[in-house]
Amino acid sequence: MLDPRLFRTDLDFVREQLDRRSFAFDAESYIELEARRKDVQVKTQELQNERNTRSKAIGLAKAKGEDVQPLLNQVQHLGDELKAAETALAGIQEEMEALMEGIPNILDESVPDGKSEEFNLELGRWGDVPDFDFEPKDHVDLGAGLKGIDFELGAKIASSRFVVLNGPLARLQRAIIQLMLDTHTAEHGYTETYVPYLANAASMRGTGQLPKFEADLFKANNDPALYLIPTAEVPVTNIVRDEIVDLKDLPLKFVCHSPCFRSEAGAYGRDVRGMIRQHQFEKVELVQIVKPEDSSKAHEELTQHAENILEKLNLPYRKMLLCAGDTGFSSAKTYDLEVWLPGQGAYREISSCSNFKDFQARRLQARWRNPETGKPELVHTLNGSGLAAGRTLIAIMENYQDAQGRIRIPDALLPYMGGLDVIE
RNA sequence: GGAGAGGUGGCUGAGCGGUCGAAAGCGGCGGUCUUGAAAACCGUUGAGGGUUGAUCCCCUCCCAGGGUUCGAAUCCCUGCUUCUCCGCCA
Repeated sequence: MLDPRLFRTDLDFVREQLDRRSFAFDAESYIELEARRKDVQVKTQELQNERNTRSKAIGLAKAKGEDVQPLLNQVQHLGDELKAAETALAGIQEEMEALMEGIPNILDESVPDGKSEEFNLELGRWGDVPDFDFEPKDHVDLGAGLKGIDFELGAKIASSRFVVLNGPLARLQRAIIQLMLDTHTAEHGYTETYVPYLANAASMRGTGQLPKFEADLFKANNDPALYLIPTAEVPVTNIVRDEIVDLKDLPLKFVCHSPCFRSEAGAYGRDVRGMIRQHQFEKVELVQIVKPEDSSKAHEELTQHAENILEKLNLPYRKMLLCAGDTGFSSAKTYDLEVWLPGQGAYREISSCSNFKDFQARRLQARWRNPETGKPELVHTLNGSGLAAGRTLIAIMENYQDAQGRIRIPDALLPYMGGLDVIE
């Protein structure tokens, strides 16, 4: 959520910024609603003041043993009038909240213009794209040949977009997760966390999945509503919801492995082949809670932490700066890391690292106490995949394959594979 | 699942219809003392919002949502949640 004060003090700036995202902001409705809010709020508070003053007078009179009946008569009609005003105000505030919650974050200055992903900016490439002297297979064919990936079984047990991994490939995915957790905790200073895989509506609201993106979630329970987490970002970032974090504890750096569940509504027909887009996948997530002044630097570092995993695995990738139109709702700035997939002959997203600045923190009421002002102020939140484990598995299979359809285990993963160095 | 006891400011914890946004302690901040620090002592210190040029002032908040009342942290209902005991269980 954006700062409501910004809307009152510099509406033109807001309008200009939202325009970069091609977000249709209805300024007229906002102005009208804000005017009503002000009017009704002032009136309500005046009535409340009158009630308080008069009630206090009654208490005082009673204490002195005076007859309070005349005073009681004076307040008779106040109740109904006040209740009506309070109800009206609550309605307007709800309307305002709904309006504000539907507005995306303001983009960082460095984010390039552009309406869609073709306008994303490539910042650099790392690693050598493998040059095979045979026709490389994609992970689907490789997996079938190794009897380690079974999509039909996934569909039988659950539905399409689910998969069953078997034997060494299942272990390889676990090894990938282990390497990531070990690297981020031992080398990058993150604290490993284990969190619930279901989250309530307040948590989903805090990180911005609700109210706008409910269709992308799996709902696991009504009353209370519980949703399967689409990413560990949700439970982990909500650690600081409604908290005032001690300055000495900042930055908070969490790493968390979890399964992720996404309904993929609106993705019909896209990436239907293989493990690229599943309803359930494993991911290691990095989350940082930092002082506002530190978030840009933290964003660069966090992205580098994800890159380090790709480099340890010797997987060729490129780093993209997402353009205005491709940057997510809550994010001010996002880097995507795209890994080379020989089976597709293309770079595909394997990590997305975002700086949300105070956008999530405002909804979360996640704050720190600024010693300079003595006041609680909003923190900045960031997160990034470090990395998506399922897609890492695919990338390793496709980049480390040989002509016989075997998969060599990357050196960095050997300690986790129990002596296995080739999957065949 | 059954029984009981709680949920109050950054933290601990008192208040249990009316000058209570809330005692006390801890912590934080400022000061006295000190070469400096500690200790001691004194002072100060909740959050959000409205209005304002800025102060003043006003409103809301004692888990959440309803209700009773002129007036609710305090009484009533519902829900959530924590702890203890019993049962069940990976």
